[in-house]
Amino acid sequence: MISTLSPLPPDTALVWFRNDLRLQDNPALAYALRNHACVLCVYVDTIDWSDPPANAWWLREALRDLSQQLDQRLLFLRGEEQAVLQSLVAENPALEAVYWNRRYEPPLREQDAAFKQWLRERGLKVASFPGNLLFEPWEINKADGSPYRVFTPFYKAARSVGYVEPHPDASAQDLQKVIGVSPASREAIAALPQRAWMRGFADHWEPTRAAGMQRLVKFSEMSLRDYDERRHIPGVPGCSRMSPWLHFGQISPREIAALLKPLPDAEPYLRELVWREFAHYILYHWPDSVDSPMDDRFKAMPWRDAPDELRRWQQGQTGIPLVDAGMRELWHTGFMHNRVRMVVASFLTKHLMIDWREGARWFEYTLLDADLANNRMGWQWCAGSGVDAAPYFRVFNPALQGERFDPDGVYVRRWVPELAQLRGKQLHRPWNPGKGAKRIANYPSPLVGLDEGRQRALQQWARISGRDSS
DNA sequence: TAGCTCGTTGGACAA
DNA sequence: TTTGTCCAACGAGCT
Repeated sequence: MISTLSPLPPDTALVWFRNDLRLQDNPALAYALRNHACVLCVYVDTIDWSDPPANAWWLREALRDLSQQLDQRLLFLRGEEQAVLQSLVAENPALEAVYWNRRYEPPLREQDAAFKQWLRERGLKVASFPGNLLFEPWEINKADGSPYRVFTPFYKAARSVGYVEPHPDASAQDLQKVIGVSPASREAIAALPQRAWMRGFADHWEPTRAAGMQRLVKFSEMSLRDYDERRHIPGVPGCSRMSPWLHFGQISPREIAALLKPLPDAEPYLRELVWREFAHYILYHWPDSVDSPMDDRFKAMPWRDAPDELRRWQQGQTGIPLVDAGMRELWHTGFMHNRVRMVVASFLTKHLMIDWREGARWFEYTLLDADLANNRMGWQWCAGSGVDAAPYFRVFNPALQGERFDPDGVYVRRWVPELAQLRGKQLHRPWNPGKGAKRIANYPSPLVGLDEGRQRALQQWARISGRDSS
């Protein structure tokens, strides 16, 4: 049994770390340190390590980093969250309070509320704090009090509120109040199993807070000015790639906003940060949107059951260069450029007519930044069933997207080397070799003709929306 | 209340 | 090659 080194001293508060793996801008931690003699820092791991998702790799590194920042005083436990914490509370009568920063996903929100009630009934102090968003989801509403469904008005309302400053940090002296734990915790984190397919991630990422801050500062100095243009081009480093650090809360959105806000040209990037807020906002107000289309007409969409085609999409073997490049980038690096995410999602849901939830699940399995709110909103947007979604007739043409945003083929050649010999537009349309050009032998034919797939999707849309003329 | 404007990320086609 | 227009209709949000 992993435990603290000794019985807990009187007036100890427990700080429960979840998706806020940082010591800075951490209101729950700061409050506990300010108001209690001792603080026990705890993380409860719930991952199924028999088949962990990609971001389990990141989590392990982030926990090692956090533990190190705490001089190895992070108590690491495994199991069902409430059961683990309830037994910890029951075994340690010196625990007087439990604090955490809020999370907003169903069903975690309900579980947290129930746990809060359980703690109160046992006479413990308990409080939750805003730590992971710029705006609490209930703070921004329309004039009539109901929540927004469209981004632009939400964004305007958010801007008028202004970005909240980071919470003041606890002092180094206060951090001395954190209670030491048995070395077993550190060993247990280090011993978390990893999968062979994740080994390559370390070539692309360093999941520590310090590395994330370094990346952020570099981005603000080098790329912020051209962000609005270059963020669309997958072949160049125009994006900040902060999403995994944000997902695990190693760096908070308030810290990012505070750093970038004073800089010129920051608004396009900050607007993307507000998109992250909007995703959490939507999930908070419409928790069913995790699995149900927000547009009811899509409940009747006859999604195709095509496991072989789904597998080829997952493996980057669709025969569509930009789609395959994106899916391979995802598998090898745990990341995919945002524009390419839209292209592969459009291809899966429209050209292949495979259920957007299949795509969402695959992204959640393979993305290091896999975030329920962002991911589900993005997929619904691409499928056309979400709030403020793309109109049905907006079917991305992956070849055209490639020509437009990867004109030199830098991105496609990087991930689909078997096409490296093709030049110009041919690279994005290898099924249509020019005069005298050879077909590429070791690259598959397209799963579906781009025009054929588009027409099929439009026809199905006409059916479910009641405009079927046939 | 009624009316007006607008809606992250596009594509096809005609001129 | 570039530019403009249309693709449907509706509901959200504002005045």
